[in-house]
Amino acid sequence: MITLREEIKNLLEKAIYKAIKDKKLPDFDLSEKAQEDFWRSIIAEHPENKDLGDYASNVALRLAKILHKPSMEIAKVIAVEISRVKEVKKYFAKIEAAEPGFVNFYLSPEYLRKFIAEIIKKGDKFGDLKIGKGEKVQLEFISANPTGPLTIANGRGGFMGDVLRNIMKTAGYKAEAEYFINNSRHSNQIRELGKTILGKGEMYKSEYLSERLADFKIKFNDIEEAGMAIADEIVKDHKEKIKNKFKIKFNNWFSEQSLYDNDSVQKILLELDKIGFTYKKDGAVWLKTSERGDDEDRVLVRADGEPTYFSSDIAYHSNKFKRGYGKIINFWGADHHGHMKRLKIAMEILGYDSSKMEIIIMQLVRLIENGKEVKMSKRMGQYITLEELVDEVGLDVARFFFLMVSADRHMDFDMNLAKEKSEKNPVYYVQYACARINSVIKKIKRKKLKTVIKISRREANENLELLKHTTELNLIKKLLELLEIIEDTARDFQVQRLPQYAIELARNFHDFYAQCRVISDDKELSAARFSLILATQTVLRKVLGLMGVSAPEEM
RNA sequence: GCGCCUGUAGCUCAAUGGAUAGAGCGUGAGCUUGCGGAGCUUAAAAUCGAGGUUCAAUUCCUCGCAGGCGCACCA
Repeated sequence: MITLREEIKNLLEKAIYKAIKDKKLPDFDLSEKAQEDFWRSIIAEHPENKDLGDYASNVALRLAKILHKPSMEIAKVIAVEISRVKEVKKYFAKIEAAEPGFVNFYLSPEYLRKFIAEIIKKGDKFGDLKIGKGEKVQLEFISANPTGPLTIANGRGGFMGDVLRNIMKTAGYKAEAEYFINNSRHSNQIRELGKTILGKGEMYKSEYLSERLADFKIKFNDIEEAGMAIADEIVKDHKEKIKNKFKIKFNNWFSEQSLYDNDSVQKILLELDKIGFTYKKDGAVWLKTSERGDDEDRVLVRADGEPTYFSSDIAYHSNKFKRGYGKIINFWGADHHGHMKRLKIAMEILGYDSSKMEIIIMQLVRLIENGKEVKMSKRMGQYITLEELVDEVGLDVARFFFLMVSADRHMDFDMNLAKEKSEKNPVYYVQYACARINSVIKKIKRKKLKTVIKISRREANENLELLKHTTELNLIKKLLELLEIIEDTARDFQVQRLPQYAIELARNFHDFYAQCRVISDDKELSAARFSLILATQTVLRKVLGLMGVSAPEEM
């Protein structure tokens, strides 16, 4: 399924070359590369002002310099020329030039109406694209340290990762979610965890840890064994919450320790040594990352003989590359950003294409209540856990709120608004649209308005022509936009587009609902509007489904 | 000190280099003998500052100012 934006670009290209051939526009001479860049810079977007059309293209503005002609003149020629292309009538009622040189496209109502039947027919498959072409992509997220409860920062990455995986799948990628379990017995954190348990340290002392510990009858003598056993227990707890409480799906759980058990780490260290990128200093083994632009070299093996986290991360990521993913997407907290450069350098040293690796850095989250930051948890005496937050505001709200904000922005989670179970809360605003639609559908079915249902099922759907109210057409346009939302998000990973879109869609629906009655004496019109709300329901469910937010039938 | 991220309406956030910068909350004014008023309409209200690139800058570049994060033989 090709989006209309792409179609517009194709039509523009066709029209422009035709115009050049007919000498209505001067010819231009660009290298193949320059032409490619040129077409990439051409956009077909939705103008903010609806009077300016449904799509607008900047093509004439871009051509002005190349053709040495005023952009408005070019726009006029293109508008005339493109209107003559045969397929154009299928989509547009009008195409015209506008100052300072935009080409504006107005969708035809017929084209819009046809989509209603298509949406209903496709059902939850509507929105599925093929742009991924089945390419394998991997997303790794959360990967929390098994030393304490899952945090709200884990939640931000977890929900974003989960949703991006859904989107990549819908866009036609073969997307897998993986969780990296930080359970290496060689790590300091496992030792510190063991020490904490045995009362020989208190780095990870917490209410949470005491709770896990209560389940253990045996006494540990060995620090490492104690650390490993409790880490396992914590991982189990994380897994269970992730699956059942936060509804985040993973395809694989990858154990860090397994990289030691099968000698992957040792092999990587040997390989790096063989390439000549390591050296010994002060009893430690170093990787010459500074030769590839890092500020300094990094330690691979500590003086005590234990490999660092950097080593196992190199082993882990080269393992990912060997599995043949076209894209390797990682969600990391802002406190890890320093690690990004050296990991990419290490991958390059090993000969992998580090541009396939996308690391999304998430800035920190603060909880704000009554204008103040809430830091302390009532129960745990430490930071508020993700579980507490979800218990407090509900999963739908938690997911929606985390998704609303772009990853690279510091996020203030508004507890007051989140806890507001009313029209004030944007989540309920969207869900209310679902409930309203469901209520009307139920009413139509209960009243046995069989004629309405029957008419709405007609293949020809000539009754859809009755949909001509502005709010009806605007709603259809918004339904269509889902395809672009999915396409864009699969390309740039900006998942905040989804909640934004869901709000806009709900708004268009509520607007329609306030203006147009679905059930009326006019059976034909009722049937047409019935089709429209069925299509709206499909799209609402789809977008909420992608976000992992429920679409309630009643509230 | 160095590196990364961020400064948009009173608050929380949007805005693939485009035309009049959008939402929600809050504030003001309205709308219903009918499908769920948890709705709709409407008003006031914003790009941190100074330069630069561009036909066009919230967006790109430089320099300030402010906030967050990082700068381990921790993970």
